[in-house]
Amino acid sequence: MPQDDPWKNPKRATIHDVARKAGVSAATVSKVMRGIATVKAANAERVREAVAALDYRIDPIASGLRGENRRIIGAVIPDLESPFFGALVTGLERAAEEAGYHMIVASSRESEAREADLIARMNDWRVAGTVLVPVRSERGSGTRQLKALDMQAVLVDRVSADDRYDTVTADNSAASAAVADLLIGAGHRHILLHGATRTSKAMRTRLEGFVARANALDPSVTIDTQVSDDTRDVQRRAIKDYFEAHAGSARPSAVFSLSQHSTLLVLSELRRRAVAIPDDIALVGFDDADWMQTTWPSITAVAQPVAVMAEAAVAALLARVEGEATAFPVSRLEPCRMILRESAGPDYEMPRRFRRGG
Amino acid sequence: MPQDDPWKNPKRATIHDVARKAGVSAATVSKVMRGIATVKAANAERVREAVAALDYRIDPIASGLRGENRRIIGAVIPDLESPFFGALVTGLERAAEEAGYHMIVASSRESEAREADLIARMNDWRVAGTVLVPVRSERGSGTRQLKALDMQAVLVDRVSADDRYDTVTADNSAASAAVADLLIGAGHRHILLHGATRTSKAMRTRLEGFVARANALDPSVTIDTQVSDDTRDVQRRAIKDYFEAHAGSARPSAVFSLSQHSTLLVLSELRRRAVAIPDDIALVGFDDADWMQTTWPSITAVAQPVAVMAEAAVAALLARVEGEATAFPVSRLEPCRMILRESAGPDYEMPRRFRRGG
DNA sequence: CTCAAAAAGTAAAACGATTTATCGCTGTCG
DNA sequence: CGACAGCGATAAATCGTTTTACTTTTTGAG
Repeated sequence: MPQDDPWKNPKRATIHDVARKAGVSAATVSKVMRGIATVKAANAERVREAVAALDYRIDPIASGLRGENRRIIGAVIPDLESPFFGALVTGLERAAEEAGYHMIVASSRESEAREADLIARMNDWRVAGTVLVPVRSERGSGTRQLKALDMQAVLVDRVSADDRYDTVTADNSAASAAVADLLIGAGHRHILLHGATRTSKAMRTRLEGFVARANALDPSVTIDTQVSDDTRDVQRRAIKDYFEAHAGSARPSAVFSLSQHSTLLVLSELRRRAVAIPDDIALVGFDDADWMQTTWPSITAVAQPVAVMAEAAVAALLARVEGEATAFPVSRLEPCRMILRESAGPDYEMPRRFRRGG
Repeated sequence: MPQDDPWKNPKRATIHDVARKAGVSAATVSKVMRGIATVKAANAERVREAVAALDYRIDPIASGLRGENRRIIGAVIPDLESPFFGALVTGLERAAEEAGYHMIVASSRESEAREADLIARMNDWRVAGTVLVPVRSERGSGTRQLKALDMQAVLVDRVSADDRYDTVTADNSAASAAVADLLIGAGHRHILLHGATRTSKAMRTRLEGFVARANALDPSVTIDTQVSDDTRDVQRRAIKDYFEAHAGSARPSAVFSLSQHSTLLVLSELRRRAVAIPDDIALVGFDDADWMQTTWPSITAVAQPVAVMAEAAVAALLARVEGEATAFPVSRLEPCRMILRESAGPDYEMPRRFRRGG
């Protein structure tokens, strides 16, 4: 072990080194670093020179021990592989950075136990606030824990409203109702709803939003639902079984898939069975993705306003952190867009608010 | 501001509280917490009871200030929206956790300036080691900075080899050569290479690997390359222009797209022009994605062994961190798989090692 | 039973910043 | 002329843990 020096790294300058070099006290250096004004210009300049000469950086660990100032916000996300959360995290990071905060991200990997651990650790590290995308919903253990620790937080996606924290969600219910408008309006009376995660609040809201509107439009409509939390292979088999059991005239004329993942599973199975889309079955998916415009047919999907949600979440959190928040929590419900493409069938007369995309 | 108590959170127990309650000294509590054996069983038990009763957790900030122990590893990733890096991060997190470390993730968003900032911050937080996916290559500023700060690190993807750090990369060159085998073997003699990021080492390696093998197989082959770092819209336009300029017999008979993003762009343009795949043009993409099996035709792609890479990276890093590492850096080159689907044309006789997927 | 060595325990000194309490100085006002 | 306010600066206290250097207790051999 040649390089294994037991001494510290290329010795890092401390605030006292800077103070000595600038001929002032450590307290003065601290003031300069933190931008406090009560320092003579000449001294401030010498401090800055010393800082530059020594490559000094505040040690955030030492600083965090005494100081109350925390300019970090934490994000606890259920899944970093999903494009939706990937985009969300990117948006959060950008917004946080613009406000002068840094963000640390960790993934609960859809486990409440891991979520609990991460929240505790965020608290350990004295984050100013936490963006939580709960594994389940706002009534899960994560929210209770945040409250017990008296942490500042904002709840995003998979939530509706909370009595303490602000929430930011896509308007899943309205978007699903719009899908119902589209499909029922096009004459579909037998529709399959396919969802990949039962536990998440967002999925339930999408399902309920669709069913409520569809029944309101035509109570005679038949809605099959296939929702499970099984592994990918089991789900694949379940879809296969479903279409085998519902062949011929028993086959639904439309499918509404409740997540990007679901859309992929359904699409894959329909392709295998050589079912023509949209002639034999129309398909609408929740959650848009780049690739959906390149499939054949391209896929009509509900696009969530992920950038807006990220920005709103950080804004709400920082408003609380910086103390200018209203007393009562506010729940933001961001509207989705529906991107009409080929898989939903020929163009019907659509409300103007829906943009034609793809 | 009703709840705005200037006092600290629900007062957190300190090590001294625990010591008092257990009737021992703080040093003893510290030993118990750190699993050091020289504590009488009876005392250890009373300490553990006190810890449980008071909900005590080690304060990592205070602990980090004095102690040398760091059980955190940092990851600096260029882009969290890409499915490849999403999967990589998930794999890294899992591997780190299994080894008893925690991971903090941040995104350089393809900017060397942000990368520099993040590396400096990782050092500030005294991480045990850093997993760096460089913005450019192993010769970028990030690697120099890591060395200057004398940090432990492992370089992943977009690198070849380094004189100090271990590296882990997919074998881009071999995989691209296999694509050349496939396309040249199928008789294609005019091929377009499309790549979306010129600066990244991985892209260059893919390009060079393909060109070298193709020329070796048949020096008369024509290879057009379209590689740029422009925005999505500009690239889209560039592809359009290319195919307009290369219509009729000037049109290539195959496209090799160097990234998932590229594949999407090319596919989209070919669809718009109603070019038949694979009859008019064969398409092979680097980097597999779930959706590629659902397009029509499904897309032949090179799949990177992302889980293996993640595991290898963490293993290499921790070997160094924990001091059992060899003196010389080792560069791992993980083999890719080619997933044959419809877009490459009818099945040729393929080497056995290529799995048929889809 | 004695005594040295090993084990267990502890008070106090770090760690590197921020914050507090105080101090000297300059000018102003009564 | 003395007191006082205000500004800048600083020494020292502080944050919660780990580590050091020591003291006390236990153990085991003779």
